[in-house]
Amino acid sequence: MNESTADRLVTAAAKLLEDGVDAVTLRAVAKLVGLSHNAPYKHFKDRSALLAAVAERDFLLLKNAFDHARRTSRSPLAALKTGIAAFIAYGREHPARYRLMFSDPELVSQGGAMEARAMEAFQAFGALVADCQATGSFPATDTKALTALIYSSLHGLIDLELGGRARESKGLGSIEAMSALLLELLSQNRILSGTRSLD
Amino acid sequence: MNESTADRLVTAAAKLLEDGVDAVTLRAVAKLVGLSHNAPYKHFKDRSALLAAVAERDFLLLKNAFDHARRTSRSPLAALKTGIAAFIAYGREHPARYRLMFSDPELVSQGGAMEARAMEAFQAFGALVADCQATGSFPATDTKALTALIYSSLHGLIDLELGGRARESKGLGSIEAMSALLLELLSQNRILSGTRSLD
DNA sequence: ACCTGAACACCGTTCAAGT
DNA sequence: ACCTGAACACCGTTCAAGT
Repeated sequence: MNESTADRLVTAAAKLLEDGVDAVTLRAVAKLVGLSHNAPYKHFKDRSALLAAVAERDFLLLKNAFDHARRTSRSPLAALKTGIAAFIAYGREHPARYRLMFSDPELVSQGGAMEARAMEAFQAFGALVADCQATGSFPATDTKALTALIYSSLHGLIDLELGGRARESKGLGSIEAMSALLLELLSQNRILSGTRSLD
Repeated sequence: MNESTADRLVTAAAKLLEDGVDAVTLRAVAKLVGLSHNAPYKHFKDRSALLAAVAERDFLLLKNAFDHARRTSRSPLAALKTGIAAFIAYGREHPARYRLMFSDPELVSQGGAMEARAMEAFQAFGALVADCQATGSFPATDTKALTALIYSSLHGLIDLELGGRARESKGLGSIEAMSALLLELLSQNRILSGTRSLD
């Protein structure tokens, strides 16, 4: 079973993305696959649709990394930490692809398959969090809310580092230290189980 | 004292940014100011430099919002909450300008004046956090680290909402609820003052 | 169904020239 | 010092045509 032309276009686009999103021109993608400069239009509606397909594939990779961490770790907390490490590593190794998935204005609310994969990745991460709650490592707050807080915070740390806004001078030297701090905060807190109002 | 041509170009670019970063073509900017399509080059090195100037101005606005919150609120915690609310409101009202400041790959590590303003905004936010620590509302951890954690988490929440990745279905419905949850976690935790190792 | 080549409108950037 | 107009290379997208 050979790779379809569409798949090869996505692979080529992902490869070019390593040089930044601007490097992904339809002409360059087509050339890399060995087709004429407008052949991509027979497989994708436009440039955005091709980029969405790359993000879709990457969300699946992320989901798989989370699932793998869950299956192979010896404790829920260890699994979560492995998942977080994979998330961070992904952002560092593929910054443009990471930004495409999470921060690209073109791909906003495109719905479709990419959105579905994005949600599956989020849910796989949520399973890691739920496991930590089940063993009492984390407070028994609403799982979705807790997952969302950790997931967003992690994204913020990664995104600021990618943008160069996280330098030692700002105290943002290590994402790892920051996320560990966050987990520590969560592990030691027991009050969230009850009602949730402060003000 | 009239606005300089450079200032008018920045203002025009900021205005066009409301329609997305792609709407900011040098030709459109020049036209809005009433100049020929390449007049901007006499004031800015290239398109990136003009966008950086917009971000620079916006970081100053953000810093001023933080400073204002600090001066006008009746308690450190109230000041921090006001600052956070301003941060969130800014992201929602000017998504493209927000993304330009924090997540634009073109403006990475450009150094220069924008980087300086970005740090001033971060430091102004840090003053709000430090005040909360001084009154015992927050643990006496390293202020920069604590500031960075809150700042990044907040950014992550805002960025994911702007990207449409924060829907009710994911439990990310309200940035306000999430940031309140984070502050609650911080307020109730006292252990961070001591040594910081978990694993 | 899938691909090609020509063409269009648009853009960032450079350059020679004007005042 | 600041601005203009022409020009270049490049890009997304469309269309008519081929197999």
